[in-house]
This record gives sequence, structure tokens and C-alpha cells, in this order.
Amino acid sequence: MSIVSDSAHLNDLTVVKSVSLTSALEKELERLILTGELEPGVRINEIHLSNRFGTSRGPIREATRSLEAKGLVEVVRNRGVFVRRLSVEDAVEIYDVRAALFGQAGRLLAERMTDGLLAELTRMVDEMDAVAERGSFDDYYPLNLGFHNLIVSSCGNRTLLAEYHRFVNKLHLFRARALVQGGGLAVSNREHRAMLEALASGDGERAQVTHWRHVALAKRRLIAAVDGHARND
Amino acid sequence: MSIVSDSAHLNDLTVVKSVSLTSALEKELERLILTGELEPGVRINEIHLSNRFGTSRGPIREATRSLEAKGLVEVVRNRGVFVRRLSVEDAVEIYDVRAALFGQAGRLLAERMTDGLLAELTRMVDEMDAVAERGSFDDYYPLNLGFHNLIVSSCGNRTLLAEYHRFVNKLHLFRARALVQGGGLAVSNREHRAMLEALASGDGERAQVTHWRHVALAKRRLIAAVDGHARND
DNA sequence: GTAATGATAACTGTCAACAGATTGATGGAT
DNA sequence: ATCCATCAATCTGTTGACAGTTATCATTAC
Repeated sequence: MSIVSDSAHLNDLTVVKSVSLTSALEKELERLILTGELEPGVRINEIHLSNRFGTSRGPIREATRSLEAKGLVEVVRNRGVFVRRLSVEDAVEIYDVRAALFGQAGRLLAERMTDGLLAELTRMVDEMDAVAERGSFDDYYPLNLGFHNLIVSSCGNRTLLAEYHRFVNKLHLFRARALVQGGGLAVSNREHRAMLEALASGDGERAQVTHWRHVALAKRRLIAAVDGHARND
Repeated sequence: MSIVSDSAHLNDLTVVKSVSLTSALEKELERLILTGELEPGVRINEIHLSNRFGTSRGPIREATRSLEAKGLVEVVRNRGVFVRRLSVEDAVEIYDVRAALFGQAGRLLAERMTDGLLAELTRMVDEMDAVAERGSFDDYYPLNLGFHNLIVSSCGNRTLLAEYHRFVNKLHLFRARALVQGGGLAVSNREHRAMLEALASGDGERAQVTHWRHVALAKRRLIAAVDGHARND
């Protein structure tokens, strides 16, 4: 495992001196973890990292403590820090939290909806329908992500937005994540339409229910996929 | 290594060598912040702390980075770390998140309710009623806290539990928090009874709504209290 | 061949020191 | 009296080094 490779990303950041080395390192490590370049379970060697980034171990330790609080890594005394590995149970728990947050975002958004936003969201769902017919998951995924992000970003609660992102990010640590991403494109987008209608109606309660249910059903699909996969093993 | 510090709490922890100095410091700092011994807005001086606890600055810096990720302090480059200060808007946002999480906890709990737990929760509400009649807030507050904690702790989702606590803790950073704590004891406990009935019925949807509404109404009381206070100024 | 053992290497925990930035004070000019 | 420049003190950012712990691996005994 030769971690001795140059990181262009970090160099970009270190040029800007207004950002501390620690936070730059933290962002870079987070990127490495979320993109999967640092796989769940692997140990993060402080000395290797300090060589790789040309810094001392101090800032790296600070960055990893921050990542630990964010739940992306695990620190074991005298043994090191490990990229956190999510079990199926962890992932299911996260879906519950995410459903709660997303439902709340839907409620808030319904109560402050604008015509322009509704048009944009409708356009996205139409586009997803078109892509879903072709069954192209690689095209569907970013659209789906953007749709959800736009909803939560527009709900007017920055705390909620930050928390939502935290949990969506954490799902990247779940190895079997790819299982659930494949199926049910058309089904999922039908739920999107129900959400749209609720948002358009301005009924917060109804919006909360539809948004909550959308994630709850995704959780069901995850569980079903995992069970199916386990049976096939 | 003689740890010459005024903090009995810290000494308790350092005796156990399985816990790193950093995490012991973090717990202690968190305690100081949540109890208000370190007030919102004040700067945390690394050198003073290292003298106080008899350590070097390294572990303290690591602990503060962790607290930053938890949202309890704010780090400003080259200026230091400050105990985070929550605005009214921040507090309101947190209530929304808390409502979402608490509602979800109610749903999960309703679907796994036991007779013993229901009896215990009922007992607590009865006790709160008795205390509320006397209008004794100091007695009501810990009971109320315990009631909510028992619900979230019993819902079976540890991730949700951790997040819920995170946000309840963050509310300690809100200076005007005391405003909302005083009023509506009897009203609040009437909402508790509605929650109890929903939990007893085993209807997850209904439990989620009642639990969500309980926090949403608390948020309204907070806003009303803040507005009233502003008018009286 | 396998398991216990002990030496060695590698790594983390902590510390003390240096470099750079910020703050506040001092003194002079207007 | 006010404003600005300069400077000293204080604090943070970062580094390199040392101590203690864990992991590795060859050796030995069975």
C-alpha cells in the first residue's frame, strides 16, 4: 500500500494561506474517504500521510480527530485511526434519521414554495423519467442526487441541510451501498411526483409524509436488496 | 507524570490509562461548556488550559478540533477557539431538527412498545402532572428530560439517539434558553399524554405526529417567549 | 509442523520549541 | 483630542524529537 503519491488537490489548497493546514487536510482526507480511495476498514498511517502531504503529524492528527467526531473514521488508542466501516444495521439506522430530516425539509419547503422552484423541480423529475425509461442508472443517479439536494438546500434551515449532508455522506462508508442503487428507478420517480404535488399544494403535513415515505421506501428497497443478496450468496 | 490540575474530573479519567488524554480533555471541556462554566462567546486559551490540566497544547488542540466538529466551539485561524454562541435563529433551526428526530423516535418506539416501558412512561407523566400543579419548574425539568431521554433511548436506533443528544446539548449554548423553560408545564404534560396514547396504540404514524408536534409546539413557545421578551426590553 | 517466546521495527501519544500572526499600547503628528 | 504608525507582548500554527505501546518476525521448544 504505497501512499507515497502526490496530491494535486492538497497543493491547490495550501496556496491559499487563509485556510489552515488542518482544515485543508481534513477536506482532502474526507474526499479520499468519500470517493473510496481510502476504503472502509483501512488504517490511516500518520507518518505516511505526513510524508505524502509534506507536513508534520500534528495537523494530520487534528484533522483525523475532526473526522472522528463527524463519524467518518474511528480512533483506537495506540493502534491508529481506521476508516469507519458501516454495517447493514448502521446503514438502516441512517436511513431512519435521513427520512426524518428529509421529511422535515419537505414540510419546511412546502410552506415557503415558489413558482420558480416548483418549475425547476418539475423539470428535474421529467428528466429523470426520461432517463429512467432508458434504465440508465449512471445518468439517473446524479439527477436524483441533485433533486434531493435542491429540496433540502431550499428548505431554509441551514442546520438541517448540514445534518442531512452529513448522513448522506456517511452512507458512502457502506460497502453494499451499490446494491440498492440499481433498482426501482421508475418506482422512485413516481414517489418524486407525489412529493412534487404535496409541495405544490403548500400543505406542510402532507409534504412531510410524502418526503418521509420516499426515504422509508428506499430503506425497504435497501433491506430487500441486502436480504436477496444474502440468499444468493 | 504528575498531573497537577485543579480538575478532579480529569484526574478521575487520567487514572484509567485506556483512555487517551485527548478524549479525557474533550469530555472535560464539553462538560465545562454544557454546564456554562465556559460561557458562550468566550475564547479558549490553549496555554491557560494546558497549564490548568498539566498537559501540552497538542492534546488540547486535538480535543478542540473534535468539539468544533460537534458544533460546540468555533475555530478562527490565528485567533483561537471560541465557545459557540447560538442566535435565536440557530435555536429555532435546531428545534426543527429535534422535532424531526423526536418524531422518528416516537414512530420507532410505537412499533416496538412493551408493557413495562409504557407503565414506566405513564408513571413519569403522572409524576410530572403532580409537580406541574405545584408549578415547581426545578422539579419538573429533570423529570421532563428523563421522559424524553427514555423515549429516544428505547426507540432502538443508536444513531438517532446520538444525534438527538447532540442537538439537545447544543441548545445549552443558547443564552435565552431559560426563557422557554419556565412556561406551560401543564400544557406540555397534556401533550405528553397524547404521546403516551399514541405509543400505547402501536400506531407508528400517529406516534410520529404527536411526538413531532410536541417539539414543534415547544418551538412556538420559544418564539413567543423571545418575542415577548424583546417587546419588554 | 505448530505454538510459545523474545528481540526488533514501526507506530502512536505527548511534549517542548520555533516561526508567524494578532492584539494592544505607546508615542508622535495633525 | 484624534488619528496613525510602530513596536512589544501574547497567542496560535507547525515542527521535530522522545517515550511508551503494538505489531512483526525469526527463533526455539515441543
